[in-house]
Amino acid sequence: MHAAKRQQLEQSTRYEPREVEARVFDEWMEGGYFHPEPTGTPGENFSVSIPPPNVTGALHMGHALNGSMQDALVRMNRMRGRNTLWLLGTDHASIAVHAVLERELRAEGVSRHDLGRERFMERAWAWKEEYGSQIVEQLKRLGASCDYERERFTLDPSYVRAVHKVFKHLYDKGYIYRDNYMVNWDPGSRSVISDLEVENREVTDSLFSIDYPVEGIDRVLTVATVRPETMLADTAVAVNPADERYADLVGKFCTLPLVGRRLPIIADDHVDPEFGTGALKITPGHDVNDFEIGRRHGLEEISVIGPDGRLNEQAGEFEGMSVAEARRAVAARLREEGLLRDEQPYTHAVPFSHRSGERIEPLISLQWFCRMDELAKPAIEVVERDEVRIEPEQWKRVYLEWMRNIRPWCVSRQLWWGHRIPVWYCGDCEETIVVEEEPERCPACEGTALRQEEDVLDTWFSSALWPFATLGWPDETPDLRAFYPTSFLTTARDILFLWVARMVMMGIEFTGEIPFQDVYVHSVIQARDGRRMSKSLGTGIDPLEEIDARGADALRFGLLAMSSTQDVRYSDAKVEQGSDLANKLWNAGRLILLNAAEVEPAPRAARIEDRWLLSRLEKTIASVTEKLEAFDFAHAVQECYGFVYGELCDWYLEIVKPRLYEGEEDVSATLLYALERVLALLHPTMPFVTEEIWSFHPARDGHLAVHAFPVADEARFDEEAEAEIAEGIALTRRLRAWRDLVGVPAKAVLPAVIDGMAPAEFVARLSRFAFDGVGSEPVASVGPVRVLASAELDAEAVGERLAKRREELGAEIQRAERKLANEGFVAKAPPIVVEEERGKLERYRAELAELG
RNA sequence: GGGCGUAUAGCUCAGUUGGGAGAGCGCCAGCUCGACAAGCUGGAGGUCACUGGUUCGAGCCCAGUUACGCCCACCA
Repeated sequence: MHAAKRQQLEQSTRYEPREVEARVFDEWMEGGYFHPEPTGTPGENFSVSIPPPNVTGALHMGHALNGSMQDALVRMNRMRGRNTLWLLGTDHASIAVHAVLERELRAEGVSRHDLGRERFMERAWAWKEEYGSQIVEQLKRLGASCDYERERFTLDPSYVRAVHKVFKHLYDKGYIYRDNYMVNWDPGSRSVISDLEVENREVTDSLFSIDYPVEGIDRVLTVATVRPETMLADTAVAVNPADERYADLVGKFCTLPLVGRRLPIIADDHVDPEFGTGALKITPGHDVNDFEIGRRHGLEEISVIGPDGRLNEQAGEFEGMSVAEARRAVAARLREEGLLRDEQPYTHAVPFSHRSGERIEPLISLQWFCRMDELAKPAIEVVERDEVRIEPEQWKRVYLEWMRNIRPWCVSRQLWWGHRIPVWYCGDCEETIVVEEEPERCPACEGTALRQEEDVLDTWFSSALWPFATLGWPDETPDLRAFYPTSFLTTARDILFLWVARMVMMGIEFTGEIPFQDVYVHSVIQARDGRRMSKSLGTGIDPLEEIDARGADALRFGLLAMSSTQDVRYSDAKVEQGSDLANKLWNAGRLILLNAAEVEPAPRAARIEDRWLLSRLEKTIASVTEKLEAFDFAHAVQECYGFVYGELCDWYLEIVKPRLYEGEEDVSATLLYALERVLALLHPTMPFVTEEIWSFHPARDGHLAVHAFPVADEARFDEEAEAEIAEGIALTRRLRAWRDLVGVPAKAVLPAVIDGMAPAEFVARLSRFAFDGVGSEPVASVGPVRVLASAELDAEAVGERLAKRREELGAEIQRAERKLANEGFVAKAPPIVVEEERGKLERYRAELAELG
């Protein structure tokens, strides 16, 4: 090591992530390690497509967790020598961008419609160029080893081609169609949204009971509704066909109050005779159920609420009111007329827009839909056959359940930022033209009066193509040939349907192959108090702040350690554990690198503790590797922690320090070897600190990022050495505990003798005993050790300790005797278990006898 | 309405096929031991939500109860 480097290492008694991370990341980028050439086959290669974050997004804990998981597996496979691509990109996030920009516009006092489509789009692109890539920069802070030279965006020109081709294909197959249908209208974004973007919330409304007079006779039908304003669009009243109370009224008419419309009284099974009066007002234009009933009975569909969430010209005196205003006004008018029979508080589930947070207005609208049943079939089969493995298992069932009941997907959105639907309408012959590229003339009539569809596609329509569209599809590109299908996908469960399921369907339909082999559904990190982490609640924790405070490795370790199959609260302690581990590694590295003799790293098993360390190391490598491959990140990183702290540092380094300081070559070689393997093993989860320590290692011949990942060497597994050292460790612990209990000064070296075989050399040193028998009478026994009287020992304390131990042993003996006296246990338990119990009893008895 | 999940130490969480309850943090006590005070050593702390059952033996299996969380769903 150069003198300057040596001095740097000597002086840095703490690991400083801030100083290291930016520099190390630049080195990786300069090395070009994250940018693979498109060679090899998907089977040989390893590839992952990042779940594309929204361009509106900033890195949040979900990204940080997901990124830590992906990077761990990506780095591990890259180190294994596989040609590895982690494809990076962002999603155009139609609605989210609209929300951001329209807020800006509102502040300027204009709407997007004032601005016009073209200028709005210019503005959106400018916004995207300025802010859209901030999250990419933030991923670098995390250490994500994405291919930053292959960044994709879901509105790239090549991506647009892919979307058009897919749309046309699905249209030609008859899956995509245009229809007037009941949709979820989001007054907030002024667009339709899909079922999956609707969330139901419990709301307490009033349940109004309204009298509808029956025509021609002196009776009323009392209907119950939480939405009296929609009565203006009623076109029938329905009762259950089996309901005898109303059997004579079916076929008659009643008069719609305030409006005067004649409403047929119809019978339909949907009506629950138990609910309210058993009579249901039917509003096909503004209620999903009523829409279905209306279509069954051929009822007129009237709309009184417009896309702006206000009542329209059909609403008469209520025109122009908001829905809430109209509700109050209609109720007031009914009260005046004496038709409002009752009003009760009523709690029920109400749909809200997941995007804008506003209450969904169900209304009938002309939209583009895609039927999914045929696409779902093969996507169900590949999951049933585990060609696509969804883990943990429960999510496989959730996926299948949803897919088996899949419904048409409303794919059009009344927005501008997005993929404009590739449909043109001919103004001359009214033909609908669906083509991949803008036509100049109508293919039917040669007319040129072509008008493109105004709507754009649901953002998730393009996201569904992500794994292959990013690799150049529909062209047969080298990237596609080398990296598709991808290896795995990690995701939070909230986009299992929105995104994952659709990628499987589209992947199979358009490439004939599954898009990925494994889907790992990870847990959600909640806020410290157990609430959801969310910007709007103010409960979010900023990963960048955590990285600033404790380092990227610490955050990565912490998140992986926290993650599990169930949701978990954010734990500062786990992140701290990560920074502790980074610091521990750094200092263990310093100890080894500054003191080892100049030798080639090699697993020299010169002494039994060396055999022990190598055995433990190789077993740890085997176990951690297995866990990483099984997506069990939490146990993998905690096992690394346990090995580094519990075995390497607490014991091995302490045991071999004298040999190391003497410059012994065997231990130097072994330590350098072990350090190299530990650094490589930990690099996928803690890339920065490991790379930094590696830069001081004498065997370094390049970056750790592309160093070989260790393969467990089973020939080093050594049960004999493990047993012997474990015994020495256990004895050391007992001696230390005994010293502490009887209050021996920490520095005092106690005289003692050993019965039987001498324990390992380190026991005396690390427990500060002198087993040389120089001293007077034995005063206490600790296992095989007879402690001799000395000035440092307090006779009374020793006596108390002995009494306590006798008591403990007595209890243990009783427990064991009781168990062995149980005939059932002796007869039915496996013999080995019974034998173990007998062995324990013997040992306890022996120790008690020894104590006298 | 249907489905899924979770209740274990003060806190956050582990606990493989049923065989003496674990980790990290926190707490208490003691340590400037030639890497690390972001350190080292030792310790205290648990009726495994509740009730029943199966078993020689249950945190783990079965039935039920309670509480909390999530997903799906067209009862006004």
